[in-house]
Amino acid sequence: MFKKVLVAEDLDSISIAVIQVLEDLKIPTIDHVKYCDDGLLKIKKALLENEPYDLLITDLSFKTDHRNISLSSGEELIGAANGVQPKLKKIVFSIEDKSYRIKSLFYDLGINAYVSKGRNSISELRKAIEGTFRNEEKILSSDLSFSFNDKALIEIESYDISILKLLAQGHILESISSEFKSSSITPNGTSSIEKRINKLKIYFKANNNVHLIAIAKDFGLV
Amino acid sequence: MFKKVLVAEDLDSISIAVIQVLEDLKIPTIDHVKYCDDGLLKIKKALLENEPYDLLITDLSFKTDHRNISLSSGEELIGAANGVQPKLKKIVFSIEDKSYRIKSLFYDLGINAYVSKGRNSISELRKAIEGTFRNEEKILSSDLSFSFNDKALIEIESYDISILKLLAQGHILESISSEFKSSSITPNGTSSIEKRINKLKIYFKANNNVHLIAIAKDFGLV
DNA sequence: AACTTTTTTACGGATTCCCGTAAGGAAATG
DNA sequence: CATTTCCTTACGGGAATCCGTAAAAAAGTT
Repeated sequence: MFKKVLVAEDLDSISIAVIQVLEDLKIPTIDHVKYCDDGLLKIKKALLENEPYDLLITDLSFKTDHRNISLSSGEELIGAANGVQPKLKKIVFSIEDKSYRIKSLFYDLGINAYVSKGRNSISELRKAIEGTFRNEEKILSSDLSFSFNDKALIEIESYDISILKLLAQGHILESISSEFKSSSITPNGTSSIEKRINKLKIYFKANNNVHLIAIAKDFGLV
Repeated sequence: MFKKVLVAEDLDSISIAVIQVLEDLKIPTIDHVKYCDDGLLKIKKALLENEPYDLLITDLSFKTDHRNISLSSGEELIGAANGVQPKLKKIVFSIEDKSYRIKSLFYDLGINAYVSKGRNSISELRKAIEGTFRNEEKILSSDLSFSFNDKALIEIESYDISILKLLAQGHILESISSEFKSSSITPNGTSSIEKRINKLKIYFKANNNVHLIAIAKDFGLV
C-alpha cells in the first residue's frame, strides 16, 4: 500500500473522515494541509528530501479567507504538482458532479480517480485508493452515472467557455469580438460568435442569452 | 446539556465529525439522518412518543439521487419542523456564506445558530451548541463577518427574487408581467418590472440582464 | 376635500439581441 | 486548376432590451 500520502482539504469536518480512512489502510505517513499553497510546498519539500509523496488526495474548491494565496483551487494545485512531480498519483475528492468538469480532470490533469462526496463516499474513497494503488485507470465513484464515451459534453470546448465567461461578465457581442481580436482568438467576427452562441442555446435548450448563462452557471461551466 | 439531538446531513464524511462533537459533549441520544424526509419523520415520531428532540443540527443542501423525496433542502426541513414542534432549537451547519440567505434563516425560520463549514468549524460548532443551550440568540460562527445591522442585503425582497428567477428561466418582460398577473403579484406592469430590474442592475453594478443573472447566481439568490 | 408625495404604468427612441440568408475565403478532393 | 465543402464573416429585418420622460393611479398629509 502507499507509504506517504498528502491530503489537501480545507473543511476540518471532512478531513477528519479522510484521514480516518487512511489510518484504517495503515498508511505510515499522512500529511494534511488546509491551503493549496501549503500542499505544493510540502510536495516540493518532500521531493528535495528524496522522500516524495506516493499519492495526493485533494478537494477542488477551497474557501477564501484573509490569507493571500497563489493557488486557489484543487485544479491549480494539481497543475502545479504535475509541474514538479508528474508521476504523482492523484485522487480528487469533491462535491462536484458535473461530467464536463470531471472529464477535464482526467484528460487535462491526468488524475487517477474521482470520488464525489456523497452519502456513501467514505467507502468509495477507500476503494478508489486501493484501485489507484493497483494502477487502475480512470476510477469513478459509483454514484456518478455518466460514461467517458458520452460525446455530448466533450464537444463544448474552451472557445465556448470563453464566450460564456465574457457574456456572464456583461459584455455585448461587439465587445466580445474585440476582446477576441486582441487576444488573437479566432473566429472573432460578431457574426461567428453569434452563431456559436446560437448553437449553445440550441444545445442547452435556452430561450435567450439570459437563460443560457443561468444554465451555464448551473452546469458549473462559468 | 441537551439530552436528545438529531443531525440531518447527507455527506458521510461530514456527519462523522459532527457526531464526534456531540459524543464529546456527552449527549446521551444522537440520531442521524441522510435525508430531510427521514428527519421530519423522526421528529414527529419522537413527539408522539413524548420524547421530543431538544436540538436539530441540519445542513442546507442535500444531494438528489434516485430516491423520491418531498423535502429537498434544510430550509424545507426546518419549515416543516416548525410546523410540528415550534420550540425545537435549531442549528444550521452549512457551507453557505451569503449574508442574504443566512439572515433569512434567522428571521424567517427562527434558527438559533448558524455555523459555516470552514477550516475551524468543528470548534465553532461546539461553541454554537453550548451557546444555544444557554439560550443565546442569533449565534454566528466567527468567520462570518457581516452584521445583522447591515441593511444592504435585507432590502432585496422576495419580489426581486421572483423576477430574477423568471429571468433566469428565460422569460421575457412581457411573459414575466403576465406570470405575475396570474399569480396576482403586484406591481405587474412591464414597465414597473423593468424599473425594478434596473434598480437591481444598479445595485449589483451589472451591465445588462445577462450580467445581472450571472451575478445573482453567484450570490445564490436564484 | 385639496394638495403633495410616492408608486405604478405608459410611451418612444436608441441599442442590442435574435435569426435567417448569403457572400467571401480557406482547405480538401479529384 | 476547377469544384466541392466547410468555416467565417457580412447584412438586414423583427423582437427584446435599455433608458429617459411623463402621465395616471394610489397613498399619505394637512
